[in-house]
Amino acid sequence: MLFGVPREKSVRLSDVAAVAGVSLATASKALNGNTRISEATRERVRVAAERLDFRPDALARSFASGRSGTIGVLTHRAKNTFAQPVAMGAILQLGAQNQAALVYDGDVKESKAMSDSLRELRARRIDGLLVIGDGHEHTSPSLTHNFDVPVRYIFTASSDPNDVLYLPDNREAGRLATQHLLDTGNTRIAHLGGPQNSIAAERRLAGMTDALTAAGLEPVGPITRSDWTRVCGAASMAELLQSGAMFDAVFCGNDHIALGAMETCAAAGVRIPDDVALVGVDNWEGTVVDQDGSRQLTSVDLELMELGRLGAASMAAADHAPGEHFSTPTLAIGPSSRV
Amino acid sequence: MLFGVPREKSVRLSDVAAVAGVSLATASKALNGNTRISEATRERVRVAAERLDFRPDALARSFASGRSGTIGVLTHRAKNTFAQPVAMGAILQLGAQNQAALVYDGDVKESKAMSDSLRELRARRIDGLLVIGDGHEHTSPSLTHNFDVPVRYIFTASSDPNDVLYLPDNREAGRLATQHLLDTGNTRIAHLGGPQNSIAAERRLAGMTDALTAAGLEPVGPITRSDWTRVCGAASMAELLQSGAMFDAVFCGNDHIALGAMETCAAAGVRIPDDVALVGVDNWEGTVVDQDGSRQLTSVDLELMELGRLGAASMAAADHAPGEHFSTPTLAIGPSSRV
DNA sequence: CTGAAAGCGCTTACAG
DNA sequence: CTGAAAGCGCTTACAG
Repeated sequence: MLFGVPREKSVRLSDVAAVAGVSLATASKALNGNTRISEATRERVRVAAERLDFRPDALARSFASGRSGTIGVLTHRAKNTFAQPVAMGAILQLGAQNQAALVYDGDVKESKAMSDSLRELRARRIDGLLVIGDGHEHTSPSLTHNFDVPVRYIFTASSDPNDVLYLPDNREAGRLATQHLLDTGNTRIAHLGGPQNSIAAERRLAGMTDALTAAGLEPVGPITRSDWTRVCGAASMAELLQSGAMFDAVFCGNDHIALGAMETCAAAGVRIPDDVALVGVDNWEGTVVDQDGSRQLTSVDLELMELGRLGAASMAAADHAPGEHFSTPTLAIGPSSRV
Repeated sequence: MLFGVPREKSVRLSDVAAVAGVSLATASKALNGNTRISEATRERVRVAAERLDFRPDALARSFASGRSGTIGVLTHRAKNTFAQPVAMGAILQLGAQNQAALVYDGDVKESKAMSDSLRELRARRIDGLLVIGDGHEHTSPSLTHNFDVPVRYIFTASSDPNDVLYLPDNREAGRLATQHLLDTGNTRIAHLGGPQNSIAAERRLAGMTDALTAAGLEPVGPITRSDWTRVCGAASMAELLQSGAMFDAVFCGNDHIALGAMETCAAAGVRIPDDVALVGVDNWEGTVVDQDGSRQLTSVDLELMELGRLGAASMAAADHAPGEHFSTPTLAIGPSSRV
């Protein structure tokens, strides 16, 4: 009984009402604070509740009010590297709001299973729905009109432009990375980009351009394209070196590309950060931190847990603005850039 | 309305009863299957329910039955590298069982906050409790006696030997790694161990001994100790080489140690796996997979997601055996061992 | 095997 | 501002 939680039958609201000398209805209103109740009465009820250590039975309350205290969570592939922290952040935030999470993992596009899940969620009378994808390239079918409770789309696009989306701020990530390079004295900045058709890659580049433009500059050298891998990053850097462009820094589309670039630089005798400064994106522990625990790269963190957290928190707040909302990226400075 | 979920007011059990021509009570029993009901009646009710697409209101059901369909989850530090997949596995399994998860993250030892969380969980009338830690070295205070619903301890020890624990099978991990080395033709196997006082390290070594003993062998060379880092792993390997022991394989306490050992081998001109085969433990993506996506190490996977899944599933099953239960480690073969 | 009735513990119009 | 009463939609003894 370490935490002293008593196991006796719990106090009911009627007990509180009796002690406070008011009716059940009044006690309920006093505690829930919404209706007009004299401050004196309210206080009397509060004191009684406190003294009896009253905790309203959540089941009864839910049944009577129609609010379940449960949020439905539809994850696309919650196990995925990037989706997992987003989902975790959301679920932890729900807990902090005293909301339970009913999580169905699956392919949001398999309409059979999906349809079943939706039925179950309605039967559960969820207070809200979180649709969590595994990146901005992923589009979820809009479920908003299937529910009369708030629906949020996190780490995914949706098929309906009026939906409320929570996404990592890739543009700001690009801006932040580039601004850091500018702030540390670089003026000739190149870019090793992600895939041509990737929204994330486009936005990171757009953010870079934002920062450069504000400084009256332009990207240096060819904007290379690659999938997000180290091997391609190495090739991209080789291409950049070969182009003959003069540059003192490179904003890399992600950390893998940056690591590939480092390899090419090492082979070419280009010193980092003395000759060329490098910044990546993702700040993924396994990628960016060496096995001895030392950081090997400056990287922008998209704050994915925070992203999930924000999306979940937005159900409680009355923030219904449609469109895109962002978590704020942060900069993690390592030895690949000057200070 | 992509998934065709109707928004009209839902069918109640009384509607089903009316259609089936039975009483409300009979309809309830027929659907819930527990009481003695004639098969004919049961079928009639089923058909009616099916036809009306009846879904019982979970809130009413909970209120009437006292079962919330919600499981409390107390995580120690759910963000931690190893704790996260365990928690995620558990939560996904709960969802698959149609159980919501009310997750409170915090320090299980801060009795103030803990006491609050426990109150809330009781008020919620949870059907069970999952206490999730961040490793076997972590001990949770036993909460079992604070609840009259099942409590499971996952990825943590507990202060009460009668509790039900779900843990990674470190001993089997050691056995599996060693057996793999034996199976691929090695006979002189050394060990680079984790910290002296670590339960995980002890058990991995015990498992190694199991396998060797079964083969009529003994560990070769000094059993080195280190924290789990790459730097220490490198030092341990140096110590092993210097000892003059003749060995053809090394079971490393974890992947970091194995990677450190690889460095030392490379520097000493020892070829892997030709001269020495290496196996690690953890199979952590960021550690064991190179940034180009290629695996660089043979490693035992402790199956942490599966661990969480098993713990959560055990609430549904009537498996109340006290003591330790395990997830089964698997072997992921890479280029550091022969095939 | 079946049904009438009580009851789970709150919230919420409604009347005063 | 306060209270009596209905009601949320099921489940579960209990009686038949």
